[in-house]
Amino acid sequence: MAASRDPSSPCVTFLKERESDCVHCAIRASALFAELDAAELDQRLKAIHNGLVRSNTIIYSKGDPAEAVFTLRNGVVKLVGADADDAPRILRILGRGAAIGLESIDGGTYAHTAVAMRDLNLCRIPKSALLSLGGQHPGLLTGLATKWREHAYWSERWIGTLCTGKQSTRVPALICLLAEISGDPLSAVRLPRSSDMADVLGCSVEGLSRRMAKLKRKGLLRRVAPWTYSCAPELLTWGRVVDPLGE
Amino acid sequence: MAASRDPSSPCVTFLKERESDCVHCAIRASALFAELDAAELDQRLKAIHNGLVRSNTIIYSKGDPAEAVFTLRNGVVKLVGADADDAPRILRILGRGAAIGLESIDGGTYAHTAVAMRDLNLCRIPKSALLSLGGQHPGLLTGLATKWREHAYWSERWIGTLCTGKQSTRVPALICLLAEISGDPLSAVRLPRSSDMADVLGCSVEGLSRRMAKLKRKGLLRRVAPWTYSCAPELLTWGRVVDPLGE
DNA sequence: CGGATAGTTGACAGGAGTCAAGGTATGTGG
DNA sequence: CCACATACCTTGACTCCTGTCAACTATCCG
Repeated sequence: MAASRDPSSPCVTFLKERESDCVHCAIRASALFAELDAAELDQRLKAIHNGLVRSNTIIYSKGDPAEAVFTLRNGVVKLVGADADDAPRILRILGRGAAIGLESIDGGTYAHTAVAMRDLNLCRIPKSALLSLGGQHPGLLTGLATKWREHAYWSERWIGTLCTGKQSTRVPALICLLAEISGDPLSAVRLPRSSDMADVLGCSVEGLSRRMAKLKRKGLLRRVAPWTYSCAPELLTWGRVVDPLGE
Repeated sequence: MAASRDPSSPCVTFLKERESDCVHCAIRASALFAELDAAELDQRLKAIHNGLVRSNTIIYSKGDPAEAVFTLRNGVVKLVGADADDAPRILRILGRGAAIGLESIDGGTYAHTAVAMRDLNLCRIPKSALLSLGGQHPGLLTGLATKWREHAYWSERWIGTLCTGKQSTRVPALICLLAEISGDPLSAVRLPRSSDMADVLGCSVEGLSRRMAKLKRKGLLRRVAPWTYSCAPELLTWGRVVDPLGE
């Protein structure tokens, strides 16, 4: 659970760090620089570095000075805040193409702790690069606006489906949401450790475990590999979650 | 609870409608057009109208074509979505200076239902005006970005303090949040009807009523006028909600 | 003065947290 | 390859929180 980070470094250390190749990036269409053309990118983005990060690594911690925004090329990241009792609370889960730390960039410090939930491939965009580009390129702002809109969409789905109702409806909703975020097919959804799922739902691990057990017993969820589950399509009808446990 | 709106109109009808005077608007600094100078405003914003709206009026409904964004000059508005069981769920509460419907403006239809919680004074900015201005004024986009950031901030506080834990901590947190949004002093917070508060917290009205009763019994909440309560400052230490009911 | 809507309170039942014990994985070192 | 340590997950028993149902009261209007 405890993640490792070199405390002497102002920022997470990448494994296999290298300069980014934004022009040929597979996720460019969905990333921040979608609006900039190839020539612009090639010329300006020397400051952006790309690298790998191991599962459980803290990318940044709440309160750290916000020096950079990260773009997630691959993997899944959790943003952790605290609830009223200082218990950890996962506020968002981000998948491929997400911008991480955007909400902090002009606040000075990061508003949450970002932790890798799998091995990741991400790009670090220094604050300075982002600001100087932003001043000159309205197109970048459009990209930012898109990110904010996505953010709003997810927050509301989060509140509407993950924070209300009985556990027996929220757990399946979470599984489906995770499948969607990570891009996994329903036949092989990779689930995080249960304490993470509990921190998303704001429930106890035991409670979560019981619902999962029941889903398995009913044949709606089947373990196909470590951390990987195949879930029945009836598990939820999208948009409107029915209670598959009949509780 | 059911609010009235003229179904034949494509949009909410204002009482006392008139052209807006954005240049002299008291909340301009916090509104969308903060970045535009007075001359620009005066010249371009003929399309923006200002008007009053009665408490309980539906400003727009989920699924309506998104023709306009509204800026709230005064009052409080709730955005209502539905949870997994189709029960109403209040996703956000907006106060003075807020932009309403922003998240829908390029989605075609509104993503929530917006309802006046008090008598309001608001401005209607047609989609077309917003888009044409946006194309020419990067500064407007900065204003938009600010709105999105505020949105993110509130969503996360919402999830962190209103969706987790026992009712006895969440109810006081809600009261304080409402005071902050509406700008009321703690000595005279105007609270909405209890079904609204219950829809924010995702709990039953009865449950809410019990917590309120206990707060009153403990002298932490005192009714000073209809809908208006004075709450003790110990009721919550900001940022970190302690359980004032000791439950 | 009714009639409607909103809020309150009690009794009860079911959901969910907590504590404690045992089980299963995953990884390390011999 | 096995033994062991550690973390993670599961299950049961118990208690407390919270929703539901129902009756009652308060408030607001015309």
